[in-house]
Order: sequence, then structure tokens, then C-alpha cells
Amino acid sequence: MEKYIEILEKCPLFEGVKREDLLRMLSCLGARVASFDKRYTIFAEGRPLRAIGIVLSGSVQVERVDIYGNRSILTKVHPTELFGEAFACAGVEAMPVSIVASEPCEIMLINCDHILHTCSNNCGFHQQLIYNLMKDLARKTLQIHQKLEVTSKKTTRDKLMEYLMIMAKKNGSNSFDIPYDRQELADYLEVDRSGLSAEISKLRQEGVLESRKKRFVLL
Amino acid sequence: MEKYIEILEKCPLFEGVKREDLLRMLSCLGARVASFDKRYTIFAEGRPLRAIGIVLSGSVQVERVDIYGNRSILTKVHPTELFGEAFACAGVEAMPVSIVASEPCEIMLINCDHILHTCSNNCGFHQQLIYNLMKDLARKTLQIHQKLEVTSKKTTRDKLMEYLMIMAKKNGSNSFDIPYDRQELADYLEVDRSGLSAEISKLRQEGVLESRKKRFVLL
DNA sequence: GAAAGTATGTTGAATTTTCAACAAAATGGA
DNA sequence: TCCATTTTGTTGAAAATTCAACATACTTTC
Repeated sequence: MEKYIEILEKCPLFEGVKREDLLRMLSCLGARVASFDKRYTIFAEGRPLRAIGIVLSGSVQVERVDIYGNRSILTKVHPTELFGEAFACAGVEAMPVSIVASEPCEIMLINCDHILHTCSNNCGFHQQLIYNLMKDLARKTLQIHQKLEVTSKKTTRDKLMEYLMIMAKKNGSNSFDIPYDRQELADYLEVDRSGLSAEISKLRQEGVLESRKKRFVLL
Repeated sequence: MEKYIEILEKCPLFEGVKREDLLRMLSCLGARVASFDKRYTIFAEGRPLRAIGIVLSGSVQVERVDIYGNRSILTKVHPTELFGEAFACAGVEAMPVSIVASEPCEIMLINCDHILHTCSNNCGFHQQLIYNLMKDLARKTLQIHQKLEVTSKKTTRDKLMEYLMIMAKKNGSNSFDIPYDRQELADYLEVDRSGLSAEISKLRQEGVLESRKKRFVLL
């Protein structure tokens, strides 16, 4: 576990936890680490989820595929970030989404009960973890609202521009990389990929932006 | 405050709190009650929110209106339910949504800091409240996912049917009332109202459903 | 109970999206 | 380097949505 300390220190779940307490804490929580190949479905829609995941390396996507095969991407989760908190905490019997490895990745899994309920050793840090978890759930809600703000726009162009503006603001620059390739971006924006490509070309011609793969520059 | 005890007992924030402790708790939390007329904007988008709201009577809607005047409804909040938890807990400086009275309503407001931080009286119930708040945030996340599942469908028909199926399941019956009128339903589904009316008519002709105002029957 | 106001339904034209098929460019291995 | 694969861009036709305008039904208020 030692090799993950650097990442875990930056994880919102462990905010305010001292470095020297982390290892002991992890063993008390029954934390375990697993690796997954690209495209592997780590947790499948429709099944219960008891554990919270922390991305240690690589990345995962929270997504759903409907009966027609249309994929909808909710978010991409990067190292130090959590996923599945809401489903694990709420004790849902059927996850509404799947968790899929978007790159080869290492994931730390912690059973949610171990966080929520005081352990037999009566460690004092559970309250801190619950507080952190709550803060994280609040932040996640904001994140979803951001996606809703994007997808609630009517046209492909408006959705794309709203998304790019948010990304520019987040990066503090008009020039930035997005985490999605074209198909993924289309699935995040809930639009057709070819239509999205066409729209990007148009915006380029109009001089609104420059783009090359995942790099965008707003003009 | 006594007259609200019945409602507050059922509020998820006070789950596990004894009836006789409630009143004392409320005064410690600095709870206050306010009334609003229909259509009044209780909290406006873009402003900070420090307080959590509990609907005591009537109802409010969480919504956003973009620069073109398109309204997007996120959810309707009914008596005993909370709103604004995520924004207050995360300490956001600019709310991404507005809270609007959809009927004349009475709202209890509790400053979020009073819940999150132990008070000078050192009451023992803060931990319980934080735990309840966390559970509620988790449930709210699921609720938003449900909306995302609905709006991620491509056509008006699919969005509507997905929504009605969810409502039927929630009510445990093929015959149920929805909380929205046509315009509100269109704004929740993120579609055009007249197109929605047309689609409902078509479904009626096809014998898929019956409907009259807010009442629907799936056949 | 009539009038005014609000909500819902209907229609057709303009706009936009989706879909399928293919071309071009980039990537990753052998 | 070359080949196979994946990703991205392009296009046109079909389908769906939006928009505006109006008809009808229902509510509310005086």
C-alpha cells in the first residue's frame, strides 16, 4: 500500500488525515487494490454496489448503455478521485450506471460499511471520513449539475460551446485539453458523433475555435 | 414551531431523532420559517446559498432559465423533503439553479454551518444530523441519475415513456398522477411543449396510454 | 354565469439531428 | 516501414424537433 500514499493523500476522502495514520487506517477499513484492463467493466449496471472506489492510476468512466446501444457518459474519474460513493452510501440494489475502465487502471476499493459504521477497534477517524464523504457527495452533485447544464442546451453547437466554456474556465485558459475523444465527447453531450464533428468543423471555419484531437483553443 | 412537528418527524434530516428532542434541536439550529407566494423565487441562481430548506407545506421547484428564456426543471420538492443541501454543504458561491415556489408554501430554513459544526452547547446530535445529511445527499444523487436517464433518451416519445414507466413503478400502479402540468413536464423532459402534447395524443391513439391532465394510465 | 385568463391540443414550415456509408487521417504493432 | 485498426471528418437523405400561430378546453374571478 505504501506506493499509493502519494495519491491517497490527495484523495478527498482522506482530507485532514495525517500521512502517518493513513496506512493503519487503510488496514482497518479493509482497503484492497485491483487492476483492470482498458474497456473492462468494473461494476455493471443493475447490480448492487457495496464498495467505494478510488482511482489510483489510469481512469474510469461512469456510463450507461441503453437497449438500443446508445452510450451515455456521465463523467470520467481521474487519479485521487472517488466513484460509486452515492450508490454505496445509499445502499442501492441496482446501480443505474456502469463503471468502465477507460484506460488500464488501478483501483482501491473500500467497503462502504467500514466507513459508515464505527469499527470494533473504535478508531476515532470515522467521523472525519463521514464528514469528508459528505463534502464529496455535495461536490459530486455540483458536478452532475454541470453536466445537466450542458445537456439541457437544445442544439449540438450550444452543448459543445457550453462544455468548452466550462472547461476553459476550469483550466483558467482559452487553450486546454479535454479528457474525451470525439465519440466519448458525443456520448457525454448526448449528441450524434458525426454531427458533432461537423459542428466542430463549422466552428473552426467561423473562426470561433481551433482544435486538434483533444486540444481546443477558444478564440 | 409545534405545528410543524408532524412534518419534521418525517423529514430525512431528522431521522432517528426523538419527537421530544426536536423542538430543542430546532432552536439550537436556529431554524426559522418563511412563507412564499406561488411563483416567488426563493433563492436565485448565481447567488450563494448558506441555508438548507425543508418544505413544510406547498411545493417548490429546482429550475434554471437560460439566456434564451428556456426553463429547465430539475425536480419538484414536496413537504418533508429537503432542498439546497448540496449547495449549502459544498459552500458554493454561485448556485447553478433557482428555487421557485410552485405553489404557496411554507419553508423551514436552517443555516448549514449550524448542522456541520458542533455548537457551543455541545449538543450530541450533530453527528446524527451529519449522517442523515449524507444519506440524503446520496439519495438525491440517485434522483438526479433518474432524471439523466430520462433526458438522455433521444426522442420525445422515449423520454416521456421512460418518465411514465418510472412514475408507474414508483406508484406501484399503471394509473397515477404526475406532479407536473404540460409545460412543466416539457421543461423537465427538456423538450418542446407542443411536440410533447402531440406525442401524448399519438400515444393515446395508439392505445398505449390514457391521460387527462396530470393523470396517466399505462395500458 | 359571463368574461378573462390559463392550459392543452393541433398544425405546417423551418431547423436540427440522426443515421448510414464512406473518405481521410492517425495510431499501434509486427 | 508497412499493414491493420481505430479515430475523425464529410456528406446527403430521412426523421424528429422546434417554433409560431391558432383552436379548444378548462379555471378563476367578479
